[in-house]
Amino acid sequence: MSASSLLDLFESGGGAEKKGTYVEVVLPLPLAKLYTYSVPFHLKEWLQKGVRVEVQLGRQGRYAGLVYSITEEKPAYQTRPIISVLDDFPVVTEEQFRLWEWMSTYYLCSMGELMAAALPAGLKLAGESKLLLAENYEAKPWMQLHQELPGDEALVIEQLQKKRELSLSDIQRMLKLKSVHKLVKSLLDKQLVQLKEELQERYKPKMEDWVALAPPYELNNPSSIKEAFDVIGSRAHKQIDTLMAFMQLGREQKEVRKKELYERAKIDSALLKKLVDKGIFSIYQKELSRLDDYDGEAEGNYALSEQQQQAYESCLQHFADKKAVLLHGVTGSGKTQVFVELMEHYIGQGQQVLYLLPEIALTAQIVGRLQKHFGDQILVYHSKFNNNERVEIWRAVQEGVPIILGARSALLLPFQSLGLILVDEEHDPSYKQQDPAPRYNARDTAVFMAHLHGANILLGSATPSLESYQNALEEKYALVQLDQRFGGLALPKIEIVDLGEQQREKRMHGIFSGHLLDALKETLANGEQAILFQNRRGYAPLYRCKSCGWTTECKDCDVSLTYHKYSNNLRCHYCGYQRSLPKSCDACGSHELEIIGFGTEKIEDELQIFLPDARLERMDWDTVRGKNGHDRLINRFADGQIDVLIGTQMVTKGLDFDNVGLVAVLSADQMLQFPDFRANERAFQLMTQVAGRAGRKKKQGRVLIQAYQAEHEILREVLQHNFQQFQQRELAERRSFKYPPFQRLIKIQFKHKKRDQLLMAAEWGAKFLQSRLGDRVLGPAEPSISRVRTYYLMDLLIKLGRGGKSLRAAKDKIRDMQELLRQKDGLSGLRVVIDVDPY
DNA sequence: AGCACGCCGACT
DNA sequence: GTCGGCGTGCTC
Repeated sequence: MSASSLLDLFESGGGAEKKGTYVEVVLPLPLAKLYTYSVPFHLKEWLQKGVRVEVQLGRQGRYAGLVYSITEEKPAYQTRPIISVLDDFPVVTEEQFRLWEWMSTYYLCSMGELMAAALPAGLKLAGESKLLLAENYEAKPWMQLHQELPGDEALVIEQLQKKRELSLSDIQRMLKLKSVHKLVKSLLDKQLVQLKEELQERYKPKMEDWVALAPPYELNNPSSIKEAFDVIGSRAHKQIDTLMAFMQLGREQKEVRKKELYERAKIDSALLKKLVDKGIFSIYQKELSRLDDYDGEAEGNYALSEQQQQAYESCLQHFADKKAVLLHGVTGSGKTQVFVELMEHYIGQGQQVLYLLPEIALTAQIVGRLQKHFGDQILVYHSKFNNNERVEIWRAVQEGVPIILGARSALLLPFQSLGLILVDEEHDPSYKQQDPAPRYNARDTAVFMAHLHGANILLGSATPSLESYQNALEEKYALVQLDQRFGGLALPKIEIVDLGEQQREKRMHGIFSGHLLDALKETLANGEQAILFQNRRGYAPLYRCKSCGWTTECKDCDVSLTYHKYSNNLRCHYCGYQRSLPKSCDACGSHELEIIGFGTEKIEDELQIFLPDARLERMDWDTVRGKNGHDRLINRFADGQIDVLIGTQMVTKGLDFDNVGLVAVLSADQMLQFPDFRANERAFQLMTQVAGRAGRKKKQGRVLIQAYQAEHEILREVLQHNFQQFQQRELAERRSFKYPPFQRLIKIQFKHKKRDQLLMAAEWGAKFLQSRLGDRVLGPAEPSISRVRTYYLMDLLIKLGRGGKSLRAAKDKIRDMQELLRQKDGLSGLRVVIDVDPY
């Protein structure tokens, strides 16, 4: 008997179904469509939209799929039955489905990709989960098992006692069951077993010991207390003291931490154990959320400045009209305090608040500050949390936790009663997801989401994106401004250092101008700190032959390798390829190779020569790897353990230090030369943001920007803190060159390992679209980096007016093109990546 | 994501 | 001459 006929036997349990029930299921995979499964009669009553069902896909893949719709319509193809229903209640809300639908249409991605991005892995349970005995399970004899448990369950436990682990299919085979999920769920509920997936994540909720009076003793019952003292006896002074200390603590707070009792009564675990043994106390454990962990002093609400108060009130006014608000507040103007006030307002009305920040700005600093105000009303969500934590957060949001502070993906959580979304640093490019689909922009999606929930939305930034600013100019958004720094502090004083001039005057010391070195020395002499910004990591971006100009390139990508001194090798920043240094030039054999340019590593290295006593640290992707690397570095800087912090973009985001006297941009030219229509905007934002790190709280800070193009208009605008002029000039340029925010862009990237095939596909695709969309289709063009990770690349750019009609039409054509390319022979191995509103 | 089917190198 | 490398396509 063939394998397929075996499968058929297994599948068609119900015989000839006439009018069965079917479900369309979303699977967490990049599948273009929803898959339809049949529903066995006995599972019908458990079905509802949004619950997960266990289904088989392909030969043996098991997935938790999401029920998207329930229909009577029998599809044309043979269906498989769902195996079980996994939830009693929907895990995904109606609003989430609507959001996914919108995102999949707008960003041209599949529902499955959204599901994969949204659901924490713990809710996706795919593949072969292994079952283990629970950690605290104690082996029991066979007889006892069979008395305590139903036959099947006892059998499984018995096997587990022998074999340590069983896969779900092992169990299925062993018991000849169709579905093992019910059985597994029951065993999990009884806490006899655990799934191995969770074990691998190694997540253990933090537990903390608490102390309570053991029954029958009660704190508020004097006679029972007296009894307790009698039990202790009059000679055990230390124990009497302990009970008294406990009563004192019990009056101050609802519950008593073991740790606190130790401190208050000056006892240790031995003594407490005596009291537990006597039946006076009992110990219980409570899960300690990361966020409760914070034990700082409570901070009173400090009053808003007059300007902040006005901003707050005008936000509320605009919200009453259901308008989105763009809050443009200069660095240091105290936007966060306005946010805090607004958050209070909404949670006071029992609504949820979503506070979005770029991942990297989500530092202990800002989290801590918000915790001071909101305590455990706030939950943090970002990519560093593991599966189990994410499941916990998912559930907490479903149960209505008031505030979620999170990065991009927090948008995909199951909000129940969302009242307000805050998008902080709204200009930040990292709101746009780049690589795996869904390639969504969280800021823009948040605007739709607010609409969906009938919620309000506030976008905040010191350097608003031109998209948002244009929306404000068109009065789609209301604009609220904070143009003064909090506490009347002046904006930092910015100076441009003309590197050409410095060079002519022989005032350069390697990569540092004399100006900069003087300023650094002065700053350190004043006991202040400095931040140096260079948007390039590694030591030097080029390793070049002196005689013929040959450079080392990545074998898989079209880029030069960056020299890293620490590891003494060359690395590709696109694919991670590493190689040792070549001894000689591959092209001409010369042994004279030189390094060109500089990154953060070289700055650190060279600066130490000029400032031998200064404590320097570098902050970039190479130094903050690991879960807390970033926070650790920031804390050390905040503590004054570091004099000069040298970093990439990382140092521009969400940091707030008191003692930074000087900020310097080592080379502004690189930012200005970037081949991208957003280069100017990004340069302005980066420099303004990094300048904003200078001189907070105490006194005016100083900023030095080194550049060869010292006359560049962007530099002048940064220098003058002139956002208005920057924005006007740049918007005019965008308008005349037909770029966002006046036109929408869709980038279609073709990838193929073979260059000829790629060109063929790209040409074909371009023709196809040009014949339907005309001259709105540009290209195909080779991107500036034409090969990445062994794939050659070609880009097609579509520029569209802002009307919804042409957008939808274009997207339909793109989908058609994709479909046709898939079917075309001779083009196997082609990948097409569609990026709507690319960054 | 798995997983099976299908074409090119180092082996008995 | 084969075993197996992963590259490609499909899963309701």
